[in-house]
Amino acid sequence: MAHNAAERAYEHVKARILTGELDGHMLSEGVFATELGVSRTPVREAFLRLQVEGLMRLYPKRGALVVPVGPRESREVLAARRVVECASVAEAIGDPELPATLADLLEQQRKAVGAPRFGELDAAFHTALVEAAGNSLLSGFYQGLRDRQIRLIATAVRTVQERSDEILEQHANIVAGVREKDVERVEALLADHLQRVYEGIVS
Amino acid sequence: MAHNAAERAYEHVKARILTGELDGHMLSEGVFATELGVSRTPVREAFLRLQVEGLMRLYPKRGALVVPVGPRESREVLAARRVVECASVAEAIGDPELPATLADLLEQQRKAVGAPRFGELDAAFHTALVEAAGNSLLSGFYQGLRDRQIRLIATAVRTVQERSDEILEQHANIVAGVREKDVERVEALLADHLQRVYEGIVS
DNA sequence: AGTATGCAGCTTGTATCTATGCGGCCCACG
DNA sequence: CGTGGGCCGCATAGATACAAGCTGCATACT
Repeated sequence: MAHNAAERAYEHVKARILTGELDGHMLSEGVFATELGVSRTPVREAFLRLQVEGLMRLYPKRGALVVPVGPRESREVLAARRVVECASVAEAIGDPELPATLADLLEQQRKAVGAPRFGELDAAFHTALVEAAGNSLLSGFYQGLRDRQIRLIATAVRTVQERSDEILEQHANIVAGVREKDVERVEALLADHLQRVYEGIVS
Repeated sequence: MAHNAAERAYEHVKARILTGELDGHMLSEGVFATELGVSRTPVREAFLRLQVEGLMRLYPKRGALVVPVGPRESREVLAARRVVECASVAEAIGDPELPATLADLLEQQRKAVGAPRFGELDAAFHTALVEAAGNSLLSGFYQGLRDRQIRLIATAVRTVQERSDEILEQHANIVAGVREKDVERVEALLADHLQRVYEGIVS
């Protein structure tokens, strides 16, 4: 992608964190520096960015803690996603392209049941909703929420796979609601959908 | 406050940017470094954080551009604030402390008409609404929105001063609505309030 | 045996140094 | 007089060197 050292370090460390394998661990700049074959400076930048995003907490002179995710974070991500997605759909309900876009993504997702791409397509479906509102601030915030959700799913390993049918059905209902431009119904469907997904995570 | 060099550099640069005086300018690390009497490294960290927050754009090997605010950003800030504040008030409407807190802030704001603190208290009022929802993710996002709004107000210099009465009246209405726990009315009042403030900015 | 003290290793914070890329300027040439 | 190519200086990217702090353990003293 962008092949400067800082960006690579950022992607690398973030990817490792999102898998959840590092939760609660203390990381050091030097370790990643040698691991990537770069000096400490780019790794340092990566750590700083990750701290701003709230994935790490930097303790001066001691190390970098990967903040563990707790039930509180689950609740907050859920609530924030509901807020952003409902607001976006209300804003974008008039978009004539939207139903087709969503239906297309839903179709792709149907074909991807069981594949690793299923999760990505799920994300794409929800992201498309938010992007349709055309607010880059909300989109950016939402992207951060998705990242956090990836961690949540990764920690509660059991998941989406066995619920594909349920998810697909709910997505289909949402598409139908969008097509009919029934904002209230779509918002209710979204809230319910998110709620169920999170119940799957915490259990 | 936190007297490490990076933090100081961050606060310093951010403050300068929020005044609006640097919009569209190209900044260099070295200038700020000598200005603050520190090396370039802490300034570099500050620039990175500011880029993550979207206030600057870093052009490799050329410099750091303070992204100018446009009408698009105004619209997006307005919309995002409406989304977050309305959602927060709906969440927090049951909080028995909330009406008192808001009334208190409103009272302080009344006393501060004409003072520079007026703007801060305005921010405090709205922030209190959001904090009451108890979602740290939304609160953090909202903080960024407030920062952006400070820039907007700073660029469109004429402002709040001559509209204090209007603002106070609208805040009072909001407090009344919160007291009565009438979510829909409060949301409408908020949307209207924000809309008017926004119109004051672009004019 | 229990506690205090000092040392060793590791980590971050900050400064400095080198390499590289980019842009502007000047001069030569058409 | 206009245009194009080459040179110079400036600004960043990244590496490394150095300083200072924290932790934990081992050892010595009470």
